[in-house]
Amino acid sequence: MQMDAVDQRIIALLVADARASYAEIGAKVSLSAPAVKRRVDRLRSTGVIKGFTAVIEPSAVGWTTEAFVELFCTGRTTPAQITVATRRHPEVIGAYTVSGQADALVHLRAADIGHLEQALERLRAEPFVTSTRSMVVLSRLVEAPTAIPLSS
Amino acid sequence: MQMDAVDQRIIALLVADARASYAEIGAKVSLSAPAVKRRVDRLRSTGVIKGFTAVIEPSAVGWTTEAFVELFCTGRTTPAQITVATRRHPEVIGAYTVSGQADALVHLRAADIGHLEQALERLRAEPFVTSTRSMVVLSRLVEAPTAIPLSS
DNA sequence: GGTGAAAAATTGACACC
DNA sequence: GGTGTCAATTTTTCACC
Repeated sequence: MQMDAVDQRIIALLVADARASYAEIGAKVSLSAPAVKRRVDRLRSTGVIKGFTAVIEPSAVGWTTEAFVELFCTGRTTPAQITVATRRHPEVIGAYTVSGQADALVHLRAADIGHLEQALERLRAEPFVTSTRSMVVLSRLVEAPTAIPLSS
Repeated sequence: MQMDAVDQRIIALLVADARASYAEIGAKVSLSAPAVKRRVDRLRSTGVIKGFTAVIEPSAVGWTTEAFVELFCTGRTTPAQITVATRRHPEVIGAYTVSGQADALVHLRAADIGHLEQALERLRAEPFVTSTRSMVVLSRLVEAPTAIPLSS
C-alpha cells in the first residue's frame, strides 16, 4: 500500500497514544480532523493499522513469569503445524520460526513458575517437538510498542 | 492495587479494542459510561493500564526483518548496564535478562538483513558483550497483545 | 483536501447508597 | 468506598463543496 510521510506521522502518534483525538492528531500534522479520520480509516482497512490495544502491566493482572522457549522439531514439521499447536496454549504470547539451531522460538507468559512449568510440559507434549531449551525471563528491561521510523 | 472482576473484564475489552467507547464497554460489564471511565482513570493512574497504542503491521512501515539475539556478558555486567546499552539502539524492541546459558535476550527489528547486521555489530561492540547467538525470525506465527485471563 | 451540522462520546457536578 | 443521572463540552462522523 502507498503511504506518505503524513501517514507515517499519524501512525507514530497513534502508537504513542491510541486514544488521541483526530483533532489533536490533525493539529500536529496540519490536517483537519475529518482528513485524519479518513487516513486512519484507510490505514485500518488496508491492514497497516491492525487495531488498537491497551498496554497492560502484566504483573498487575497476575502474570508474573515469562519465558522464551526454543523448539527443536522433527524434520517434517511445517510452520502451520507450529502455529496451530502454539495457538492452542493461552500462555503463548508470541511464536516465530527462526534460523539457527532451533526451529521456533515461543514466548510464554504464565501466572507463576508452576504455571509456566505446566505450560511448558504441554508444549513439549506436542508430537512434533523433539526437545526444548528454555530461558526464563528474570526482568523485562525494554519492551517497546512497534517503533516507527520518524521521517523528520 | 486492588482489582475486581469487573476491572479485569474492562481491561480485557480495552486490550481487544482500545478505542471502544465507555458506553460500549459499560454495556458489556453492566455499568454506566461514567462508572467505566472512573475505573479506567483509576487503572491508568495506578499503572495497571500503561497506555493505549496502535498495533501496526511492521512490514507496512518498512521493518521486514526481526531477530532474537542472546547476549553473553562479562561477569560483572548488571541489568542496568544492559538496559542503558540496549535502549541506545532504536532497533531494540525488547530486552530481557534470562536464566540459562545466556545473560540476556534482545529482540531486534530492522529494515532489512543489512540493517539487522549493522545493528547486531553495534550491539556486539558494547564493552560488556563477550559473544552473541542470533536467531533471525523467518515468520511471525503468533503475536498477541498482553493476554488477559478472562474471568467468565 | 476542507466546512459545517447532526449524532455520539467524554467529562464533571451532583445526589444517592 | 462505590454507583447512576444529567448537562455541558468535545469528538466523531456524516453530509456536501
